[in-house]
Amino acid sequence: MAPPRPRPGLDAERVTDAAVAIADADGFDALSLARLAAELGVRTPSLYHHVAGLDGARRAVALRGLRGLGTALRTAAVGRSGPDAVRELARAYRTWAVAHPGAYAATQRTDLAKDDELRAAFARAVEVVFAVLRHWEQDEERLVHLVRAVRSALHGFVLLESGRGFGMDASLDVSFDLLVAFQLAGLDAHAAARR
Amino acid sequence: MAPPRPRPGLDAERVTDAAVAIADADGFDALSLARLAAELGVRTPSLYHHVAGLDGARRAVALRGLRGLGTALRTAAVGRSGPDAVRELARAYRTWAVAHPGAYAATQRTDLAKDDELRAAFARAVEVVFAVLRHWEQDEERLVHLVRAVRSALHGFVLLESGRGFGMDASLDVSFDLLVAFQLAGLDAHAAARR
DNA sequence: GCCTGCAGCCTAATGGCATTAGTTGACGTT
DNA sequence: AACGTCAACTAATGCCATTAGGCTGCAGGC
Repeated sequence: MAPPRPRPGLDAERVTDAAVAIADADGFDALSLARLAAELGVRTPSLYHHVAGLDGARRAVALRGLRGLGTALRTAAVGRSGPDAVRELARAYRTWAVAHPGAYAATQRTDLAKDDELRAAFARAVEVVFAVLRHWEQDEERLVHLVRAVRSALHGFVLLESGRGFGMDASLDVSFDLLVAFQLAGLDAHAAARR
Repeated sequence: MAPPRPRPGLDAERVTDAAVAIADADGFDALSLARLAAELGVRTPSLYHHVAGLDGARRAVALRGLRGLGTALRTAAVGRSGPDAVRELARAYRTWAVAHPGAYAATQRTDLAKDDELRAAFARAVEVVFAVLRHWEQDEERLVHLVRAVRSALHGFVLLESGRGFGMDASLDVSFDLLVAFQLAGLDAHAAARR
């Protein structure tokens, strides 16, 4: 009786694709199962066969985010070192985060603790920063602090940029270049002081 | 018939107090009208006499946040200049944001556009950073970029700190001191290059 | 070629939350 | 004493997430 609806043929991957698209387009908070189901031409409960509810969808987006960012950073840093590596790393970080604001937001809004897969993806991304900054500091103990400083700057910038947190309309590119220069100045000063 | 409940005697301020308390304690996402009403010993619809729904409550928290942060920064910077002012500003920023994670999150999660009161409070807070950094750059056009770099670093750090975004358990105080040193090195390098 | 299982989607039902409309009762004013 | 105001209420609606259980059509065994 009912018209034989075409079977969408979903799987976890296609659901995640759609979830990432929604989050990137309209913000992480716009991701709901209702919206996701509508976008996929399916009823809400059907999604439970592919992801573990709303939390599962969010987690999937976060995992995509961490992996995508990690890959972008790795690609940018390979074959480079020193200031050149930092500049390319920073550029890749910003480019990726601004292109995927929803997935990027997901990485900060989901709890990494108690989820080995998420933590592994996170570690894989941060590792790149460690590797690049070892050029200025070989002691792992102290290196942690350099990594935190650089990560904070990058993280803060992309968040402010994609959240329209910067009031003025001066060039964001110029600002970002200056921010990178600040990091390099800080790194050099740190290395010089430790001599 | 019904037991004569004591009249709570609410007003916008007391509702905002409770909203800030909830957001600071359990995160910005934990703020709901249901929770707020329960905390105040009142039914949900009654809140509409004091705040404009959930969005209104969120906005009130954001406004508190911007004003509180602005005041903290102003207090820290008064009577200081140069590196000393930057250090105190940074310390105050971090201290305030970590003490009020919910209100701080509110400031980034609510839209400032189309809300003059929020924008004014925001401007009042950022003004302090402008004033302090003018020590290194007098041209307002270029100053914007310095302010953005420093804001990004501070913003990123406090977000990572209160969101447990730093994996390792090395001292956060040491990391933050280093981050501030990076900013000072960047500022000095910038001023030197512009000579 | 039939039947049997299961994978994939469905409908129905529950409960939480936000929101609006309309009601009640205490209090100060006249 | 009557009145109006105002703060809180109850009732009702609608959206969303979640769970339980039912239908269907394709795969593999007989």
